[in-house]
Amino acid sequence: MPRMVKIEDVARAAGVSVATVSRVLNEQGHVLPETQEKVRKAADELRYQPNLSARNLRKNESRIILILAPNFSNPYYSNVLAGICDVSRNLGYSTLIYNTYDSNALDQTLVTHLFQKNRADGMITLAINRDDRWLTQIAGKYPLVQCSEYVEDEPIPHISVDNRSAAKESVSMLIAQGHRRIGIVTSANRYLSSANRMRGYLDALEEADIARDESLIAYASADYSFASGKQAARELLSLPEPPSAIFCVSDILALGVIAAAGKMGLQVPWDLSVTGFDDVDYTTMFHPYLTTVSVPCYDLGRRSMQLLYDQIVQKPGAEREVYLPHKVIVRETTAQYAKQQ
Amino acid sequence: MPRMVKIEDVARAAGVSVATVSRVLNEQGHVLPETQEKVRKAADELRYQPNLSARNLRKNESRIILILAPNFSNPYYSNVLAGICDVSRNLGYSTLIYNTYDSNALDQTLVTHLFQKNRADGMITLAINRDDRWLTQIAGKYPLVQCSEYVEDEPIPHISVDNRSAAKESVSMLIAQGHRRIGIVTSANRYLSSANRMRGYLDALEEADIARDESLIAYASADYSFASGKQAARELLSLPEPPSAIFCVSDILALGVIAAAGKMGLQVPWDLSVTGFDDVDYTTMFHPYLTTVSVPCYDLGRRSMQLLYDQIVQKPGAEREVYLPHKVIVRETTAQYAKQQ
DNA sequence: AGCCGTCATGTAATCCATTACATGAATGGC
DNA sequence: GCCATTCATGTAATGGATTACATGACGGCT
Repeated sequence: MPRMVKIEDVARAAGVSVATVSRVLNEQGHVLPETQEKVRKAADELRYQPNLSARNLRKNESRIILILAPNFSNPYYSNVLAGICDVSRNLGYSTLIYNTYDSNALDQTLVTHLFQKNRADGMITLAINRDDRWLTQIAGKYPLVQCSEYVEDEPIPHISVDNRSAAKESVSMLIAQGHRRIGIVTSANRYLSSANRMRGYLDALEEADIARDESLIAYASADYSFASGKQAARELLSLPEPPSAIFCVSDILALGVIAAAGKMGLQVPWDLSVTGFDDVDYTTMFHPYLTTVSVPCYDLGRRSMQLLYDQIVQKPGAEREVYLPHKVIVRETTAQYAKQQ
Repeated sequence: MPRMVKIEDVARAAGVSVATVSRVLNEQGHVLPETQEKVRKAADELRYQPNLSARNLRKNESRIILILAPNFSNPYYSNVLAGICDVSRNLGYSTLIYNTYDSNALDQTLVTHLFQKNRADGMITLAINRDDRWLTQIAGKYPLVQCSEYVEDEPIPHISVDNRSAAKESVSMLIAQGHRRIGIVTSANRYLSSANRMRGYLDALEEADIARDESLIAYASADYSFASGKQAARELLSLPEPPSAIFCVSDILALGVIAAAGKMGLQVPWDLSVTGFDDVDYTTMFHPYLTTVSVPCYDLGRRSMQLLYDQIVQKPGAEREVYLPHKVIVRETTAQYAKQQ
């Protein structure tokens, strides 16, 4: 580790005091242009980099944003992450990623601890459970934004898409195609997005006067895994009266459903229509291309960081509840319902 | 932001000096058990968390590891990342992710700057170009580990798989299946892995006395994109004498190749064998399941962090060059070559 | 001329944990 | 019984940047 140049070195080289150097480099004015010139030249030549620990200690900030993410392998989260990182870099913040694996392991003590330990200036959660009401305590003390998932009915800033409407549109589209027995593969987690997508599904059925049928509701594992999507589909498709269409709350689940259908000799979309949710990259990497709901992950990430920044700098009138537009994208896994003769 | 408890508060509450508190909490001995007891009790009750900026300033460390990653959407990188994060957390380090997008934008000045700006204790690069020799300068000054990609012929610690052998095995397998015209879709980047996979491809041809044919070598874009895999495949398959098998240097490229083949009316594996590289999740999400080379991404991540830690604490005899085992996995995209009559 | 205000710059306090050094007590060897 | 050593603990210096306050110069006003 090479010896670090400190502000004192710059001051000596420029023939001024440390205060002046600091003022120049932090652009606080009250310094003669020619003095500024000297200081900048000295700082450049010595390749001076301020010691962040010292600065943060003094200013009582860290310029670090903590991101609570459940896993990186899901392309949904990696896109959000990219959005956050891009904006935070522009704003001069570093992003520290804390892998939560299972969001059930989070609690108030742990999150408080993370905040204090890392002296983070703010936090973005990517996967909070909808009943984690303790988060309100945290949000009262530290800047926080919930991205994608958020705690229901609590006034904590969050950003997401309108999952309920999106799901309803998606299922209504299936109904318009003539489907009446429509199954849902949802996830056995406590995310609000899952709950709202389920609500949207029920909304659509109700609007079309289709009675709710518990047997058409299947639960995949909490992590949206491909394998659990297959398993859930097997249950639905083994029903005496199987569905002609299945709405899935995530793309990976939908892929699992398609795989299971194939194994059972069903052709998608001819024998079964399937829709996904999120529109991750690989929905168009192989046929049939997936009909799904596109969610602007990258933008969700960007906007969360902007919202968080507004909170950190206490911008007056900062938004606390943002919904970005979604879009149902009809591709190749859905088709008109054709009753077999 | 609530007022922070500082060491002085703990000292007062425990009726000792700050030095004693520090000694107890840092387990440096020379403190009576009963005094330790008092201090720990006070610290617990006040929920004392040391101020990291202050500690780091004093100890001249940061407990932060910088990770240079090109993009998160590639599942290869997200798995490596997960491995790094898991180990670093256990060792008490935070991981700071710097998105490099394009590894060509990296240079000595930028990397030095990143080190100094973030006061990182060490760095792991995920995608350095094989000719970025300036990295040697950096490695002389700061702890550094190159994961997956590394600079060729420079003595900088690195960890990866033996790409050349893996590629050779993979192509030899195709040859054993009777293929003689074997194309390669590689990437137009400057990564050593691409170069070595190409070398392995050539090794296998040479061993089987198959002449090298430049027209069978196609370059996809630098980022391994699905679309560029399709484009490269179109070139190869439009040849007067097209290949009967294509070796791809990444799974996504292979998916692109399969898509392009399908569009041109070719059935994989009957009309064309395809192999990938990495074995990312979605190789078995739809049929045909991809024949590929499995690379232990997660373990590569884990071991990089361990190697880096050894360097940081200056463990004597720390390894500087590690290769983890790979495995050719034959699935459904490859088949015996059957010359059409 | 005398006073005040503004501006450029400097001096020194501050942020908080760590740790070198200092102190005083206790123990052990002779 | 005395000196040396070890041990428990305290006091104060330290790390580097920021910034409140101090200083001195200069210009303008009455």
